Amino acid sequence: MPELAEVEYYRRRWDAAARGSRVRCVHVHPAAKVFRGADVAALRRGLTGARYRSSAAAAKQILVRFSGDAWLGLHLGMSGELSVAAGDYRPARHDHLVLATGGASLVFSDPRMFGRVRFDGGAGAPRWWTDLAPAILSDGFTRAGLAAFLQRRRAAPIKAILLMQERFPGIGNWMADEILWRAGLHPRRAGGSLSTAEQGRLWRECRQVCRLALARIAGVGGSLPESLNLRIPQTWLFWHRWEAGGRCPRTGGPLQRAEIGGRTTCWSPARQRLR
DNA sequence: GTGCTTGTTGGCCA
DNA sequence: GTGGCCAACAAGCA
Repeated sequence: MPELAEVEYYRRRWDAAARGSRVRCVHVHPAAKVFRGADVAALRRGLTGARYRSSAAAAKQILVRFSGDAWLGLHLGMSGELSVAAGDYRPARHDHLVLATGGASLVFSDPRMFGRVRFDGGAGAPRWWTDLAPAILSDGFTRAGLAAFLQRRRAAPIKAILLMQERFPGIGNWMADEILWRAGLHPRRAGGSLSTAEQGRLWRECRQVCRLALARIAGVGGSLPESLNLRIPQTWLFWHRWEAGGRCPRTGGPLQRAEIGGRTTCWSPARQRLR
């Protein structure tokens, strides 16, 4: 599930429970694929006894800074989740990393294991983090940069382009569909075929969907499903894109679905035309 | 059993 | 070298 706003939601969950506390015990399933490429022994050494200082989310990544120059990186993949459990929590089958602080346990679980856990030591944030593309809500996400990227990817369908993290960090399948639906752009339009006005709409809706998603999904307490139900209005495509026989919340007309860019894509033919 | 799934990566080919 | 496409990864759910 996790895209930009859900990732931020999970980060806040851990942060509220553990910021400032000391890790007393580190539990890992070292064989789990989520640790691919990570030095699990160093992770265990670096986090045991370290204090949880701060955390940040960018794109679909989370970085937690611990005392002693220890940096924990998390990617939730397709089915990853961060939760907070009791201090004496016993890890379940898909819990690959559990940090017990005494008062609480921080749990990273991921059944499908497309997610990833990284560990780095050093005075500054690791390279993989500092190399992330500028956030869509930052000044670094410019119309000119967007136009240049669309030109470079001129032959690819716009839906596939929006999923490219090198330019659209944090956008996933549902956000991409939401953006294109609001901008009135057919997902199969080639990147190079957009007029200046259409590029402008795309740029604005990228920012708007990120802003709204962060405010409505990440910015509330309670469980994630509750947040979605309470905070995402029925006027979004979000609620209608998976329903069989779903209808466009703006036109009332039928929605269409097809695989584009390797992902199931939903659009409203009445407001998103190919040409 | 079948056929999906809100993500990423590497390999193949033009 | 660059860009586009697709299978693979693994588990759960309807």
